[in-house]
Amino acid sequence: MSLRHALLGLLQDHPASGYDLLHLFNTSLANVWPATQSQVYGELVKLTDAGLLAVGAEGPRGRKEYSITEPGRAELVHWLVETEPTQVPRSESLLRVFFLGNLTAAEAQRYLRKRETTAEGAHAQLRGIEQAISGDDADLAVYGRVALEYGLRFSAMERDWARWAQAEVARIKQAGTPAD
Amino acid sequence: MSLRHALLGLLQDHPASGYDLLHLFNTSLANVWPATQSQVYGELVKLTDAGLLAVGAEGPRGRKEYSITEPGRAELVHWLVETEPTQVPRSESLLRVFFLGNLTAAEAQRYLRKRETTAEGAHAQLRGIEQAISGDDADLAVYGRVALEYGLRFSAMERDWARWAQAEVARIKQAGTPAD
DNA sequence: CAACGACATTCCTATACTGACATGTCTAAC
DNA sequence: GTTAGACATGTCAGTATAGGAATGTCGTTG
Repeated sequence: MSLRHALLGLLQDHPASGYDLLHLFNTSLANVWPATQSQVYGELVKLTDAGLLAVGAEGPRGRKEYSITEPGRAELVHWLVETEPTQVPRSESLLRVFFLGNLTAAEAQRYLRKRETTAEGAHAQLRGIEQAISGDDADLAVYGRVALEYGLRFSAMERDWARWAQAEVARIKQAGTPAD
Repeated sequence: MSLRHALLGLLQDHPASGYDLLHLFNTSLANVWPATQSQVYGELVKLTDAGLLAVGAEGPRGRKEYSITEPGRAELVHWLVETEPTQVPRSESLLRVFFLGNLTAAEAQRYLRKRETTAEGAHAQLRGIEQAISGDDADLAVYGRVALEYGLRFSAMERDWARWAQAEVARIKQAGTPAD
C-alpha cells in the first residue's frame, strides 16, 4: 500500500491533478514505483474519502486539483518515520538464475550476457539523467540525487556481477561437465 | 506469473508435495520470490490442469506427490531462454528516499542508518550461508552460489550507499538549510 | 469551422497476492 | 489412550495491480 504514500509525497510540494500525477509516475518514479492510470485515479478517490486529500477548484475539462490536507501530511511523516519497509522485493531475473542449471552452459552464458547489457544500458541512462539535473539544488532534487546514486551503484553492481557470473560458468564448464 | 515457473524449476530435480514446495519457498527462495501457502497449493492445481505437472502416488495424510511432465519441462526452458524478465521491481525503501525532504536532516539520517544496519545484517546472514554450502558441487548449488554472490554484492552495495547518503545529508545540512 | 491531439476522468474485467480460517491425519511422547 | 505438534491440503474474502474501453473537453492549426 505504498501507492497512497507516493501520492501524498508528490502532492506535498504542490497540488496536482490525477493526470499530472500519472505523468509524474511515468517519469520520475518509473524505476522505483510504477503505477497505472486506474490505480492512480482510484487511489485519489480513496485518499479523498479518507480525508488525506482535498479537491480544490475544478479546472477545465473536469480537471480536479488535489491538494494534501493536514492529516495527509501527518500520515506521510508517520509512514516515513515510524514504519518499516515490509515488502520483500521479488526479482524475476534472479529467480531465473536459480534454474539456469536446466540449460546448457552456453545458453546460461547468453542469459547472463543479456543481463549485463541491460544493466549497462540502465547505467548509461542514469548517467544521462545525472548530467541533466546537476544544476538544481532544491530539496527534491537533493534526495532525487541520493536515489539516483543508488540506481547508479545498483546498475554497476549488476553489470559487474553478470560479468563475473559468465566467467564463473566458463570456469565450471572447463573443469567439470562439458554441458554444451 | 513467475510463480508457476518457480514451481516447475523446483520440481525439475525431483518430485515433491505442496508442503515440501512451500518449505522450499520459505527457505531457499525466501529472498528472491516468496510465496504463501494459498498461492502454492492453488498454482499446483492450475499447473496440473494445464498438464505441466502430474500427480503421482498419494502418500500418507493425503499427501500428493507432484512431478513435472514433458510439456512442463518444455515450458520451463521456454521461459528461461525465450522470454525476458518484464517486472519492474518496486522498491518501497527507495521510494521513501524520494520523500526524505519532508523530514528533518536528523530524521532522514536515522532512516538511512537503519537501512545501513539492515543491509549489514543481510550481508552477514548470506556470509553464513556461503560457509554452509561451500563443499557442495551439484548444479543447483553452483547456480545457487551465483545467486548468492548477487546477494552478497547487493547487500554490500546497499550498505555502502546508505553510508555515503548519510554523509551526503550531513554535507548539505552544513552547507545550506539547517533543517534540524 | 473542422479536425486533431493533448487533456482528463470514470468504469470494467482479470489476475496476483495476502492473511486467515477450516479440516483432517500421522507420530511421538507422556 | 490421549494429547501435542508436525504434516498436509483446501477455501475464502479482501486488497493490489494490470490493462483497456468509453466518454468527453479544450486549444491549436489548417
